[in-house]
This record gives sequence, C-alpha cells and structure tokens, in this order.
Amino acid sequence: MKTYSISEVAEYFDMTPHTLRYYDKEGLMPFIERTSSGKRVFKESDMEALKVIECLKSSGMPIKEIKHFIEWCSEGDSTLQQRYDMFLERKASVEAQMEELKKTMEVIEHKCLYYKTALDSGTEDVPLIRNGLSKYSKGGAD
Amino acid sequence: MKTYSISEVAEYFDMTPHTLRYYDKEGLMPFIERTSSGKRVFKESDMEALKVIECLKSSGMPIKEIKHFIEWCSEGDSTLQQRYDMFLERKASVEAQMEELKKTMEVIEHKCLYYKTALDSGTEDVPLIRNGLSKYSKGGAD
DNA sequence: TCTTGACTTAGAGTTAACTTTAAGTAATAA
DNA sequence: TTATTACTTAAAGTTAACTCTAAGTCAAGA
Repeated sequence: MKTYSISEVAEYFDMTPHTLRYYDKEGLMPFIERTSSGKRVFKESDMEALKVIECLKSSGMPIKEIKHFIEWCSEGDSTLQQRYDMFLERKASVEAQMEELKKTMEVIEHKCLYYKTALDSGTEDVPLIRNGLSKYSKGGAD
Repeated sequence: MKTYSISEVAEYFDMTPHTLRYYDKEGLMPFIERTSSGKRVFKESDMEALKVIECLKSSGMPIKEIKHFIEWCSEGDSTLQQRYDMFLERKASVEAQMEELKKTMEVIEHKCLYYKTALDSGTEDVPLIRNGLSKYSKGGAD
C-alpha cells in the first residue's frame, strides 16, 4: 500500500510539516500511524480525511470544532445525525459567506467604475457626477 | 447637518464603540471631528467612508492596508491610479474567494448527500455504495 | 565514522483584530 | 447634589492559527 511521509503530505496540501504536526497535536489526526522510530506514516485514507479537514477549514470552521467531528467519526454510526447536522450547518454558513461576498463585490465593482471615470477625467472633483462629499467618501454614496 | 455619536454609529454598523475607537487609533478615521470636550462627531460623509472601510474589511483586506487607502484618499488626485489598482486587486481577491467557496460547497453538498444516505440505512457501512475506507475518510473518496 | 537532512518532542513566540481594564472626565436625570 | 451614563485615554490581555526554537534521534551517503 502506498504511503506518504509528512513532508510529501505537506507539499501536496501546500502546508509545512510543522502545520501537520500542529493539527495532529490538536487532535485532528488521531488515525495517523507511526513507524517503529516514531515517524508519521500517511496512508491513502489519511489523505482523504485531510481533504475533508481542509474543506471544513475553508468553510470557516475552527480547528476545535473540526476535532469534534473527527471524534464523532471514530464513534461510529451513533453520531451519524450529529455529523449530518454539522454539514447542513456548514452549508448554510458557506451560503451566507457567498451572499456577503456578493454584496462586497457589488461595492467594489462600483468603486472600480468610479475610479476609472475619475482617472479618465484626471480628477475626482467631477461636479456633474457627484459633489458635496468629503475626499474620503467620494464614490461611496450611490 | 445630521451627526451621530460613537454609540449610534457602533449600533448602525453592528460593532462596539471600542472597536470604532480602535479603528480611529489605527488611522482608519483621520477625518472624524471632535466636540470641544473631545468627543467624536460622525457626519453623514463619515458614515459613507465607514461603509467603504467595512467593504474592504469583508473583502479580506487587513486594517494596515486599509489605512494606506485612507491616506491615499487624503492625498488627492495624485493617488487615483493607486486607488484604482487597489480596487482591481480587491476584485480579483474576492473572485478567488468566491471560487474557493464554490469548491468547498461542492464537497459539503456531497457530504450532506452521503450522510443522508447513511442515516436512511442507519449505518455508514454500506458495501454497495463504498468500502475499503477508514472510519475517518468515508464519504470523501468520490 | 562522520556529516547531512529529515524527522521527533515540548514549549515559547508571533500576528491580526479585537477586547478588556484602569483611571478619569463631562453631561444629564432624579 | 448625587448618581448614572456615555464618553475619554493608554495599555495590557485574549484568541486562533500558526510559526519558530531548542534539544535531540535516526538513516543514508562520502
């Protein structure tokens, strides 16, 4: 069976071996086996588990909560409902983040247009477009 | 002209007066005026500027960089290009974050389906669907 | 055999963005 | 007049997620 060293795994997931050890210490990887000399040996299934951990991380889940999920996993079928509920929550959270980013994007695109116009005319002080605003808020009112 | 106290502004932006003072201290609000007794007085234009600051924050921009933008604003037309470039960069960053969230969402939705199926059959151990994976990575392989 | 590089551990340090504390001032309500 | 509330400042503390340091082990190549 193909196995991976900590640095191979780190490279694959674009992190440092330090970070992987930190995750292990925080209880995210209780399933990693060791060599007789104590080195971590990563199996294919460990890589799959890490992908799920990465997914939960990029959904904004804190490491301590990911740890709870990992614990549920090792408790078996009795925690299926918790795990399902957790992923439903994650889904709602990611949807909310997407919604917020969308609103942010609208403001930013408006600003891009504003500055493009200002650059074309060489100045922000374009009374025909907008006036009465301070230097700081120009372009933020409509 | 309508003005606002620090706690009114805090309530409007769903933060504490503490946080607003912190932003001020970090140089994000050099335009806020004070009463003779030293209290901050927020004008309508300050509210607009704060909306832009909030937008930059939710795009993931660190406070120190937002401060640079605020400095550029007070330097006038000579910094128009920098500010335009900055918003183009923000746009690209938000687009990348949206892309990442989309990928995360796909994994999460897959997991929701996986756990729904598992709950229906009362167990994760469904050889017809998937086998050969550890307790930790089940549902993460396809 | 010696050196090099990758690994191990425990624990301290870093960074961002708050968040709280301490000590005090000013205006307003009872 | 006294108490309350909102405000002020400077500075220390908190939290998450690393990130680094120190001290040491182990296997492979010159």
